[in-house]
Amino acid sequence: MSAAPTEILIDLSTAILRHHGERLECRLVGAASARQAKRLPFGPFMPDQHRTMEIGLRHWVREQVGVDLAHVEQLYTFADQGRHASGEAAHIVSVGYLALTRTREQKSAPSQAPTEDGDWEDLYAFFPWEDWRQGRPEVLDTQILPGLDKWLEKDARAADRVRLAFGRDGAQWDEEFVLERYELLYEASLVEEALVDQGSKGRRQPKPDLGLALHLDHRRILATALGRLRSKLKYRPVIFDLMPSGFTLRALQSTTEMVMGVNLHQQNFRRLVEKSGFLISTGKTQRARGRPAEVFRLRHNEHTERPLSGLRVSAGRAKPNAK
Amino acid sequence: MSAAPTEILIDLSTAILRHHGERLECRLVGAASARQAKRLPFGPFMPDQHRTMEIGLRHWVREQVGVDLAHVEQLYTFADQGRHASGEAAHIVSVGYLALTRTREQKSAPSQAPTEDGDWEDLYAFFPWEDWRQGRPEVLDTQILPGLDKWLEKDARAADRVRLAFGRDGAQWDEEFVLERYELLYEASLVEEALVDQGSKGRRQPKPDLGLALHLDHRRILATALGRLRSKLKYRPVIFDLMPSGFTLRALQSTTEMVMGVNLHQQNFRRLVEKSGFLISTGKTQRARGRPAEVFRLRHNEHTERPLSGLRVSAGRAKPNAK
DNA sequence: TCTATTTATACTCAAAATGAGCATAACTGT
DNA sequence: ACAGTTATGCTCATTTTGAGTATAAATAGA
Repeated sequence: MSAAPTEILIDLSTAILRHHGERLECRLVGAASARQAKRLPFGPFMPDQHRTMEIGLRHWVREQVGVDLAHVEQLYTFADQGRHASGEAAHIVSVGYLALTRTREQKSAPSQAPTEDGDWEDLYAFFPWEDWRQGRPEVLDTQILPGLDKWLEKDARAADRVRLAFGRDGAQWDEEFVLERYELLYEASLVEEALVDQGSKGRRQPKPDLGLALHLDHRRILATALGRLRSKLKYRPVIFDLMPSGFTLRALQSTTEMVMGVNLHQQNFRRLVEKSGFLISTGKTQRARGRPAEVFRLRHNEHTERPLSGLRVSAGRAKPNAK
Repeated sequence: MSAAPTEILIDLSTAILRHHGERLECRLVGAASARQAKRLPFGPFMPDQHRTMEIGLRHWVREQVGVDLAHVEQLYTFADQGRHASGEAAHIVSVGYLALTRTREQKSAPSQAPTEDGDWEDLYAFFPWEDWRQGRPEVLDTQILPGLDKWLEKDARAADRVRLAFGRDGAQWDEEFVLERYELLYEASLVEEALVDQGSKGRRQPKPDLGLALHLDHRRILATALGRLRSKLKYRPVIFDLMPSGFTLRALQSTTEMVMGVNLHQQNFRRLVEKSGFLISTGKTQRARGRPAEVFRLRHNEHTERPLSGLRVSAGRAKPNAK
């Protein structure tokens, strides 16, 4: 019932997301050498120094990144062989976390100013096929589906998984299936990490346009994070952990759209949010181009969160394909 | 950035649930000695023998339990100090899993026959306060809320968490907050495991009626499992992984009620299920006392799962308090 | 055999939520 | 003043939900 165990190291890796300007961004570290893939902030779990993993995680984040985390949530524990460099003596298990940070209050216009506060990358740079805000991403039909079909020719067992994940043959595109889609692309060797893990350097070229690669399985963790966030938005008010203390409804909607990767119907979104009772007006307004917008803030927790539900967001019609 | 790590062992523990007769049951093992708490099926993760943790888990389940698992899902990775016997040399991290098994086809009546196929315990024996099928559980008002209030007297910081988790002061009882409730009871030292972990043997007596205790943090894993299952039911068709191949709508509803811990409106449940398109009639009927019921089966996966949604179950009015 | 009881299934109806638009208000820049 | 832009208000048809009433098809017992 028991055997001599291989030494195990636990790695804590965190997908830290923020909303900045018009982008949903992820914090990266590393990649000192030119051609090396970047990585999520991470560090080993040291049980003799950190009472819980979350404490350990906050330690590493503080040390490497220095941002305030508004929401922290454990995602998944990955322990697959073959997803880690095999040179290591110990077996590495990685525990992935999702963390959200509030945007700092923007003084006036959503500046494109290159605030050099660390290495933040557009989340959709890693998953171009997940952003439907400008309509159905072209890469799906030019690269992904053909690539998957070619893969299915050799072994059609995954055909149904592909159908469900990518919404073919009458199946719906489900924006929550971020991980399932990434895993299929990995299995079909369409993303760079798969080729790296196979050690087949140079044998096949990674497809272009299939997103930036990350260190080890960090992109998988990021996919899990996005899927979880999209899912959670619908039943828990986590979106507010991406917002600054005061914000307009339009800003809230933009952030929601960034996360969900779809456009929403503005008037209905407003109705939804108002009805939820989460927000309270600050009386102030924010002016930019058109009519000034009312600035809201989250109602104090003392009395909020009656139903604690999220925003039952559903995709309106996508804006006419911006082409 | 790196330090000599304490040795870490990973423990895989699985909450295996089934629906049997009129109960939702959980499989237990161990407790060879009389006064010792039982435990979930478990075993160490051995990375040199099991490629993934799920493979390891299936290995231990096969060895200890011997049931077919219809659904397996990782729940959470717990690594808190103090939740494990501190006599151990290594630090133990436990990865909790939820697994569902299908009820074997019942030939005729839902027999109360004592089929001795292992140690299956009523899930609500561990969480009596979670079962609202006969109305609001009395233990809430006789034991739990008074106990929590006494605890809050010393330190009121958790007052709002209690309010939300237990649905007081206008807050709704949310059936998904199983873990939050258990954690609060643990923090308030109202469940036996808290006293064991504090090592304060005999100092305070564990409250009666607050459910059976389990080994180490296994009851916490079980709470996570129930919460996750309740949540998942609403957006993914997992309930069918508890059902035999053919079943009546009433049986499906009963199972759903067991999981959710509330009663549902029969006619509306039928409407919901029929509309979902998951089921297809077998043409057969099952007869018991009243009018015979149509027997359904899950539609073949090939064409099902269009929206892949769950059963947007919501509690109807509880049956008049069965007293 | 008749009848009460039990369970399954079919329909109805009002209230609430949703999806899609039109209309108007309140700004900016020229 | 006017065009352009964005926020906000309101309507309306449709769908979904919650809660009943009504009916069908069996069993068990007198």
